[in-house]
Amino acid sequence: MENYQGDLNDIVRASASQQSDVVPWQQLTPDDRLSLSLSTAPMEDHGVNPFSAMRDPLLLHELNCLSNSSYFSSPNSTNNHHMINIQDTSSFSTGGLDDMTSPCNSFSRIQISNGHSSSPRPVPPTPLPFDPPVMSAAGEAPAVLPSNMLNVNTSKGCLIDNITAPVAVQISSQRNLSIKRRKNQAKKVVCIPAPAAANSRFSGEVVPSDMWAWRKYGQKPIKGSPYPRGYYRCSSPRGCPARKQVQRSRTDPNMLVITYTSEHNHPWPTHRNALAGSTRSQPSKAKAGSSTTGSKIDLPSSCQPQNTVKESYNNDTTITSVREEMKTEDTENHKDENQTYILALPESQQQTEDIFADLDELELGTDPLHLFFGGERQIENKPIDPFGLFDYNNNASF
DNA sequence: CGTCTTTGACCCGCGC
DNA sequence: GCGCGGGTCAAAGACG
Repeated sequence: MENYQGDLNDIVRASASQQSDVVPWQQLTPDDRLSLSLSTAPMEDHGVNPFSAMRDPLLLHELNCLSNSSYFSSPNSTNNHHMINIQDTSSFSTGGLDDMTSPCNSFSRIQISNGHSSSPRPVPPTPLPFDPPVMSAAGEAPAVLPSNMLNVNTSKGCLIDNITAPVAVQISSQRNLSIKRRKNQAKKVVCIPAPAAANSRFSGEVVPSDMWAWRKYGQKPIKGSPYPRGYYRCSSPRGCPARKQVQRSRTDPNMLVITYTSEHNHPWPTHRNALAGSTRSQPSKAKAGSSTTGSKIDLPSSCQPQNTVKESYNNDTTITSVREEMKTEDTENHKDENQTYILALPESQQQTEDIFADLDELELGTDPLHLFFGGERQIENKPIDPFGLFDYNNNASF
């Protein structure tokens, strides 16, 4: 379980790009590449790691690892799209998770793609629906991180509400209800570059922060995959139904596939009252051959943490590719919605902390991403840009 | 003491 | 109906 709630690096600069679908970079024409990567050009010209200005040694270390593992390959690399894609698609099956490696190969940008967008020029990410939690009619929790970060069209929330609204059927147990309900629940699938083991607890996974406090409640080996899947639930004491599953892509172990299920029913952030047990550096037991524990993740030695695992890891380069799985027939309605956002990172962790401190003072009682991407608060039709990083005029970054 | 992870067992859906 | 695989439960122990 991650121990770095509140990281801001998941949230970064957002501006828009205009492609309607996330397409493998290699398939783009040179003109397409030029138009899609305006902001990456300077970086490529400089030929430097875009995160080199960051001061967090752990992050830098991790980025180095990513670089070593081709995520930050040279500008000449054919895989070098310098983008991180977060895509919201309708028809996406869990079985296809491992096919998501293509758009996630190397990044110096985080790109959120979410459906529609064919605008001829970059537009601000107006308004990303980082809306306050609203309980659905069925009592389902509102989408918070995944939905708020990713859903652009509000109809998606309606869809979620619709498909999660359980018919009042007598079910033998609450567990059955829970399971059956979850079967019909929308899922958000996030593909991210697997951070180095800086915060690993030897459980195999280093799960980047997504602002929420998660508690691991299970781990299972997945058939056909050498990597186990971890099961997390929101550690909120209020019975938050939010769940997430974390596993490595079997085709690209450098990628983590995180599947969000259900939604939080409380405002962000979930306050973690205690860190007890959350920072243990060794497994509590040395049992071998457990039926539920799969193989441990062995990272390259060059990526092994230089700090102890008790160091909290606060600068995550996280979101790369997201797809929303809607386990419903209604998915066709959203197929052509595709909106892309390019995110960048705050310059330092200090900035991150300061900003979150400010956010606390604002007492929005909702997802602070709301602020970063504007939400409904806009000034002159531009989302608030707490970092001063948005550049809506030229789409340039850094 | 509260909260966490670990992990074996259990439950359930689904395919054959 | 049976077996498999995935998801969850819950006890035990660790940690701050």
